[in-house]
Amino acid sequence: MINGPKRTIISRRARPAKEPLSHEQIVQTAYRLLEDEGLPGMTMRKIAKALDTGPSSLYVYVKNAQELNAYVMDYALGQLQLPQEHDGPWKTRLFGALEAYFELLQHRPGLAELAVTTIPAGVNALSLTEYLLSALHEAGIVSRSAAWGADLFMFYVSSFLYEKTSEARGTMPMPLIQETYRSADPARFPHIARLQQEIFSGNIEARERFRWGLEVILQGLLQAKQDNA
Amino acid sequence: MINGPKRTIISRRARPAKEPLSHEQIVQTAYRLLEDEGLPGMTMRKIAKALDTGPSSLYVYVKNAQELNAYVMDYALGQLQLPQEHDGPWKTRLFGALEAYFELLQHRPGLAELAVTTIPAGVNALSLTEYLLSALHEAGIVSRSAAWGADLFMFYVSSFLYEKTSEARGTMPMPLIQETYRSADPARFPHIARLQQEIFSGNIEARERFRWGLEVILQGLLQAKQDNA
DNA sequence: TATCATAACGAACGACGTTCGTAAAGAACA
DNA sequence: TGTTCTTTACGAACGTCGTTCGTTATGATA
Repeated sequence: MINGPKRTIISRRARPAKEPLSHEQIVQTAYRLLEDEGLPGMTMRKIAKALDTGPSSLYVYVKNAQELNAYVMDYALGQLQLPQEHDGPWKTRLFGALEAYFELLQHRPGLAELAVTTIPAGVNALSLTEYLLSALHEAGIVSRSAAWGADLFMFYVSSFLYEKTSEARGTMPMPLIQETYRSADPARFPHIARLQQEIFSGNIEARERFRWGLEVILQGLLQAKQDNA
Repeated sequence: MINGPKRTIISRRARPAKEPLSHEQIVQTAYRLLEDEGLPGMTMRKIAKALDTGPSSLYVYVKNAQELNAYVMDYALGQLQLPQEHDGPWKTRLFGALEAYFELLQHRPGLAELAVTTIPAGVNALSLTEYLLSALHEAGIVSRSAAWGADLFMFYVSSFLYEKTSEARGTMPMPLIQETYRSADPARFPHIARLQQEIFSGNIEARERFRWGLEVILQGLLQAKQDNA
């Protein structure tokens, strides 16, 4: 057919070339978006846009969004500053690690939700687990109790903060829930009526309630140690 | 302007009339879809289709999807068969109620995910809470410990089942996670390497592990009762 | 019979995750 | 140096989602 001068290939791409992407770059960008805009800001499309590319480009390095979530979660755990090993008694280390996790989830909007809905698979998740197991071991909690106990502790942290941040996320109108309990018929729900203040924890700092839960679980674990193997 | 014969108004609606919708009808339909197809089956559009209408029609009775989730969750709690009050010792009633909750979440695909991500606001949630508070009261666990303890128990149930059903939902490829732990460097992660079997709980029934957690939390609560007020 | 608030609903908007076909880039090899 | 082939990049599109808007029907009230 009739050709132009030399058949100069006109690139259909908008930009001529680009430094290549990478797995790590994608995860870091996703995490930064999560920090800045919360979970709604961390979508495949927005990550791609932040990297100045299209969403389909990400699928070379990541199987799907769910998998990326797991990587981001593990990357976030990498930010954890765990207390030095052999630094103070085991309880200080145990609670110190869990409180560090607490603060991490608290200060990154949307990270708590991510923690609840994805199981992080990566070396940083292993590090946290190992750290907890180590402290529990020193406490004399071993084997099954230790393995399940570490899981229970981590569940507790993420669940606690997921609920705590649900108001900030606008997920649930907290006043409406409070109203449901407040208007509960004292005849049908006498205990609820009596425990109003405690349920919504009066003026108590969230940190105190969190700490209370840690104590409860720990005491339970120590108790279970005595009961059976 | 020039008119046709009589300006017969041609309805733009496909159907001439319909029996009206209702809040309850919508919630029930949503719950049925949740039972049949899991959480992905319970979308505004699919609920509307099941009711033979359009999605916008639902917004007369429900503010948004999130609110509908809360109603559906509470409706699901209404299906709970709690042990008779004053039927057996308090521990039997306490664990009986929590295990009934356990089974409810276990048998309805997607309900565990719903339980984790929404705070049910309704009379059925109140009933469950009241029931737990009553049993805890009889155990001598009162006030702050009772209020927070009931919450902790319910968290535990939904978190436990959310993780347990995450494989069935295809959310996380369980073998991949297991592989992460199995291939953990024994030098860096000695405790993890040693506790392989316990972490993935060998051949242990999920029910047994669940029950273990209930015991731990309960023992912790009983212990905390002695320690402070 | 006229008025008016409520309910129903079609259409559309803007987001989402993901897939597909194709173009560019770079490595391997001749 | 020239050719082949695998990997990476990416525009376009598909189907889905929640939600909003404007309009029409409905049924109670005046």
